[in-house]
Amino acid sequence: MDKKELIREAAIKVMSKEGFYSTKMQIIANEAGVAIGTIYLYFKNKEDILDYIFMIEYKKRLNFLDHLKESNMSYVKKIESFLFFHVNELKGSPDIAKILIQESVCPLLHKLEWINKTFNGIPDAFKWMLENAKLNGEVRDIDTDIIGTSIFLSSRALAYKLQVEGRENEYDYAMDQFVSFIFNGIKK
Amino acid sequence: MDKKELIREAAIKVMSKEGFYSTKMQIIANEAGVAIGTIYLYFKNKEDILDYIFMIEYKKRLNFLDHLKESNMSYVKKIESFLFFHVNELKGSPDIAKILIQESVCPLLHKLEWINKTFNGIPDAFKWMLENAKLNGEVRDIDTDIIGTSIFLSSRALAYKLQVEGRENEYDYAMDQFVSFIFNGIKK
Amino acid sequence: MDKKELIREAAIKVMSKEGFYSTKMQIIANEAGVAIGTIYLYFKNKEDILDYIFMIEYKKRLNFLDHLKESNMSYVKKIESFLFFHVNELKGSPDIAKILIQESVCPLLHKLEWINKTFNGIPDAFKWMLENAKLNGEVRDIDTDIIGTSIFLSSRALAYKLQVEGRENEYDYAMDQFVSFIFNGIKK
Amino acid sequence: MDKKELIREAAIKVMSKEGFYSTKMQIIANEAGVAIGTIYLYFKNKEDILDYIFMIEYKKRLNFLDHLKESNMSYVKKIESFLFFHVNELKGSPDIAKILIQESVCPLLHKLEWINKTFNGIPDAFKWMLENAKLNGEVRDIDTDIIGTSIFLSSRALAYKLQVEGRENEYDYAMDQFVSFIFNGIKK
DNA sequence: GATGAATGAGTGTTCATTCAT
DNA sequence: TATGAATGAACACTCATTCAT
Repeated sequence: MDKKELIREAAIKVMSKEGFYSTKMQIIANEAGVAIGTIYLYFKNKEDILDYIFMIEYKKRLNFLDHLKESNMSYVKKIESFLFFHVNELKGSPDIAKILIQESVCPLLHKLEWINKTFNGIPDAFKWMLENAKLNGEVRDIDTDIIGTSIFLSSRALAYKLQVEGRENEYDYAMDQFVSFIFNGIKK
Repeated sequence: MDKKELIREAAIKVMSKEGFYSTKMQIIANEAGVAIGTIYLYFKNKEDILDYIFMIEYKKRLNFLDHLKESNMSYVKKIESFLFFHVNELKGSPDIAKILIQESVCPLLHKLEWINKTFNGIPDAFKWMLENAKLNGEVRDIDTDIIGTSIFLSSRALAYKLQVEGRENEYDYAMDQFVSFIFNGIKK
Repeated sequence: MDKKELIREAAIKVMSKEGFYSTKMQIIANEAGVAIGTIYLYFKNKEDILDYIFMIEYKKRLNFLDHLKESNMSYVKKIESFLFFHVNELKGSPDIAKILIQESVCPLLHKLEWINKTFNGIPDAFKWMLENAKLNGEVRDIDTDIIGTSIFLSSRALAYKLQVEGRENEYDYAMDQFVSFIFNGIKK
Repeated sequence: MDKKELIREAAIKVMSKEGFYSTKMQIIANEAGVAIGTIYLYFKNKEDILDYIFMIEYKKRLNFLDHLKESNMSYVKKIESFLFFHVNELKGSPDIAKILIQESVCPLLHKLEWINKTFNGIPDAFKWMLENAKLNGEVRDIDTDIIGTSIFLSSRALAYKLQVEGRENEYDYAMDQFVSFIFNGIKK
């Protein structure tokens, strides 16, 4: 198997449990079954691994958004669709979910390219969809920036909380509650 | 001035900028204008400082909630009132806001007493108010646990984002947007 | 009660248990029921306390030796008498016994005045008594320096071992065994 | 050369001069010509180095004892033989001799595995040989525990004193005096 | 590419000692 | 005298990163 992918998966496993700062390169190497030196063949340093994890996830969302843009469903439907996709991803990869949320708030990690892009790009996507929904008269007159950000952050945070509390089996139910809460919040 | 308070304020300043793990005790000491050793007269260790910061904030909210409980406004009004209090506190102490959000998601810091209490207690308060609002027929039939948590997390996250992006002047406007978004989401 | 004596006794208690280097001034102060600053009114520093403990013990032996010198018992009897006195002292103050032995072998403490005097003076006393015993024909032709030192060291070490192993009740019996072993070793 | 051995030898050199507690890891590293971190590849911590030093020495004696057990010399001869071996080792490695004696009496170091074994195992060996010598009628009726311990402790202490006083050249003579003193003490 | 022994800068914490009250 | 809050030098230990093999 691809060594870089092997290391990425090991890092996800370890960082989700320990957090970025408490994660030791040696443990990642052990988990990946490679020597510590090998990691440095594929990553510049520890931060680079984390950033790579964010990049993969960000590109997945971007990809999905590209498909959405081409589709001709209503914008409210697009938002719902993206929200489901986003949260389903988090649900399917709980370790990644924890990392995305844990590390995106550490000041010194904000300078990392893809963490930064994630923190801005996804809210922007929501904003863009809300903006269009508003123009189309699908939702009431809201500040799309504020509300877009709120949706993004609370969806992640909710996924995180379910994760941390070991309530994965409530995911689907919680998601329904959450989506209906959101749409009640923005509907006309 | 009280040394413990001096150190707490210095720690808030430094930790909000650097994050817990990157914060050096020496810098806190410098900022507080005391010797390194003095810190250890008032705090067991670095984690203890952080936990103390959380304790102070948590108790403020608890205090406010106690007053709310005794008042006889509607539960929806109580939620709004608490939300305003909570976010206004964050607005008034932006550095604390950053810390509250940054450090509450680090796995290893979850074992700390007051971080833990904050992460459970505030959502519980929302849940309790929502539960009563539901019983009173003030809001529609929602899952108070999920929605209570969502409100807590998104309010914090929103405050954090405004903070990080230096948009403090938009606070009041964003707050109105946010509150109306929330109440649309839960109203009958 | 005399503060200096209070501190000395507290120090004996603590140092015997923890050893000199692991003993904290604060613990001594607590044990003595005085403030930490008070210790420094009576002692220059931590080493000074230890040295004072050694001084008191050394002077006791010196005193006894002065009495012995004036008596007119045989030198073998004097040795026996001093050995009994020495070991009985150790037996009566087991904490002091531990300190005398523990700390007399630490290189950096050898520079201390009374530790040094103890380590030289007592063997010299044995040497002097053995020398005279030899001249009087009471013992065989031995090297009084080597044997005097051996007697001193082994008597202390034996007392220490009994102490450490909690065999205080065997003291008298062990002492008899030891003395008879010694005298068999030097007798004609 | 083997790094672990290099570090062991450096530690012996430094600890014999400074004592365990005053020995700095940095100095050991300098002396060994390795980096600080390298020490921790081979030893868990500072105590572990000391314990390893004791282990090596203890195993040497154990080895010699195994050979002795198989030989068919008299038990008195065995005791003499072991005593010579033991003291000759100390003579040949004066720094180790100092450490063995200095650190074996520190309370907090007694918990270390091999220090503990040394402090019990060697006296036990003497005891065992004396016991057999007594049964064989080679020595008079003594308490083998007490006398065995006395012999062990005084032999070490004597070696130590000669060492500290820089009288290495008197070793052989002192040894003869000491052995004859011992055997006079236990002979029939 | 792959390894892992070696590195050493960096940091939390301790604790003997001081000194203003 | 007596106090104990304040000090800050000192040190064990960690761990990301390197590089010779």
